[in-house]
Amino acid sequence: MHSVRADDQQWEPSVERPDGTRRRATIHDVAKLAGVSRQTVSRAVNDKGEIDPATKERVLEAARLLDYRPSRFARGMVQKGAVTAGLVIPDLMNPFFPEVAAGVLEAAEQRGWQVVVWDSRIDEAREREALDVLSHQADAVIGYFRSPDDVLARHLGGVPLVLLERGPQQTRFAAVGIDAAAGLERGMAHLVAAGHRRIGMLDGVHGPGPRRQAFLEEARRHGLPVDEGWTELCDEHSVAGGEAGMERLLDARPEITAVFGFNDLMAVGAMRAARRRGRRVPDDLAVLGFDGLSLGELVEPALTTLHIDKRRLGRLAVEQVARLRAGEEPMSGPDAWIIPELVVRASA
Amino acid sequence: MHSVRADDQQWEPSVERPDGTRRRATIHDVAKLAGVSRQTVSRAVNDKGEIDPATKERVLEAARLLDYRPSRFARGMVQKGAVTAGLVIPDLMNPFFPEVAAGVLEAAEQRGWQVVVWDSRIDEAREREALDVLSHQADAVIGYFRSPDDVLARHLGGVPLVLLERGPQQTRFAAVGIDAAAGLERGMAHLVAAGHRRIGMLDGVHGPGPRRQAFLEEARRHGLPVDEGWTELCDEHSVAGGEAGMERLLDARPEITAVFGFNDLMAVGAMRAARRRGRRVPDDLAVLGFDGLSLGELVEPALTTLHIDKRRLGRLAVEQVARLRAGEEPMSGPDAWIIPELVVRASA
DNA sequence: TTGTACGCGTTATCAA
DNA sequence: TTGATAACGCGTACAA
Repeated sequence: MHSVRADDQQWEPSVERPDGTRRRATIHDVAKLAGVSRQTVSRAVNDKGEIDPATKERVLEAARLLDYRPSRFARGMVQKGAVTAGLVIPDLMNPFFPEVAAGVLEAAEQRGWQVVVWDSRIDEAREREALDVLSHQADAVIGYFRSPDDVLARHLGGVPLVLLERGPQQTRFAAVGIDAAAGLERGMAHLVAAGHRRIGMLDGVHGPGPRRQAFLEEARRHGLPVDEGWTELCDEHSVAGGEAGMERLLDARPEITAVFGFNDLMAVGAMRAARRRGRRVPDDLAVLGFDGLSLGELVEPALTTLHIDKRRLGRLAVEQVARLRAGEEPMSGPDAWIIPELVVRASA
Repeated sequence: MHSVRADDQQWEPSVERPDGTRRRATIHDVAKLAGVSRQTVSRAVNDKGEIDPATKERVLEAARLLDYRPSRFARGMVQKGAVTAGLVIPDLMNPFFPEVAAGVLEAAEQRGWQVVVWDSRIDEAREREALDVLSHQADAVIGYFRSPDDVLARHLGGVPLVLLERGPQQTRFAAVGIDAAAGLERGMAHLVAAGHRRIGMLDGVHGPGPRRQAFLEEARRHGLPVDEGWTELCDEHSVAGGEAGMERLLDARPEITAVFGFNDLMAVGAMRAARRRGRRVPDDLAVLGFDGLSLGELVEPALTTLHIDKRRLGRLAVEQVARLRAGEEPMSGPDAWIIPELVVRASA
């Protein structure tokens, strides 16, 4: 019977190579130390049956001594089924995205998948970097990307991709998104019903997109005296970005009585800027957000907004991945498009 | 010269086994289809030199046809160095944690590590589940855990762990945390200097912890007429939790003139509850938060709070992991403890 | 430029 | 209950 001891002088949580350098202990080292075969070590470590309790104890002791941990790679080689998804988020500081991420994580957990998260910090170079890594280390990627399809494809190396918030006409990849047109329709109807006609919009940093397009479309439909000149590009999707944009918009279009925010953060910024200028919200200026962050309930006046089910967006993305992996057709149309719900509070 | 075509009738992004089932294409299949050796495929796919451009093209075409992607496991076996850390977060909906996560992600990215994220949703069972998975799939784990050390150890299988916000006397694992005592000292000094003596506290769901302890300690130091009876346990670390707790606290201790929130969310809830009861903030009741969420700048009155550098907390945790992996002693004491900064705004 | 042979660490199969 | 052997898919010397 072997006694379990790694060394006479000292034991190390690693094993010495012939050349003197140290490497992590492998199952083989444990087997040698415990005086059993690799197979027996495997049985002990993985809690299989068919092993003598005493043997098992001896093996585990040896493993502990050597600080042995099975290589996840070697394991993965032989046991199929581990799925890792990559998730690329543009800005963890914007409360919108953690909620989407929560939906992804939740759905992934239910399927037994893991999720590797990357924060691209709204930087296309970092987007590509994320893809370079994830295309090697993940079985599929979900995320927000600004890069065009061909760039994505080039850095993707064939890994399935599900884009967040990209319309079908904007990408050939699978996607889940938000029905901006349906949202703006509801929002605009609300403002027009309240008598507003001179309505502005604070647009996101990326310029003309579905939200602005839908905004202009609705303005036209309602016959409002509103065109591109009533939209103001902001340089950050943040409260500060909204404040600065609102200042400019009020300079350019002082006659507005209502304003759409690209998102809730910017809408809150708009409220603050407007009030600083002495405009009461909603009496002098109605403000409408887009997102439905819980933050909107805490500001004063509380923010009227187009609420999006962000967790569902994340869950849907995971479902798209599952379809892709199964070789099925991804969802498209209404199934993959979340319709914002108008939540009326005090600001509009 | 071989022509590249997977099949005469149809091609499939997979390969048929002798038994008729399908499996993913391997490097071997690509080699066969392209009429080269596996080695050549490897060269083509990994963009090494020393390969005829025409050959490379043929190989890549074959790879495309078979939807070939290198197995990350087989790759990992032969190329060491890929590090994956696990991150366990209790609640992605609380803006505090995404910011910590951003710090972790940032530091991990700099080191070329990946991060697998889990949302334990404040559930000890899910904590253990996370550990069971991550102990297999990650090289180290960072996270918030409520489970006691021995439970953690049992589910950890020897994987290095860095605990977030656990004091040295509370765990034998490496940790990084927040110096609650230093924070409360500053906060209490501020309130006392403003003349407050009847000060209450809304405590977190987990009951007596460093923050409450420091609160009582400071109250004693300042000779305030305050004891355990002036603290109120809340059942959620949220605005709603703070509101409900504040209602109870005002019932139990209507004489209070100031209140500490366990975190900013709860402090905001406290403000709302107080104002609903007709108390003006800060005139009738001063409210002090703990976290420094940007949210606090948006509410009215803006929240005075003990600001924590949450990103730094995350970065520090990664640094601890690096030390653990290098076999070094993890940081302890002041190096691993973040001191909250008092940010005075309108609420106190 | 291309191919052969081997090792990486683990689990599964089957025989002892 | 235990052990020998064969995969698993890839990269990399080294040989051709």
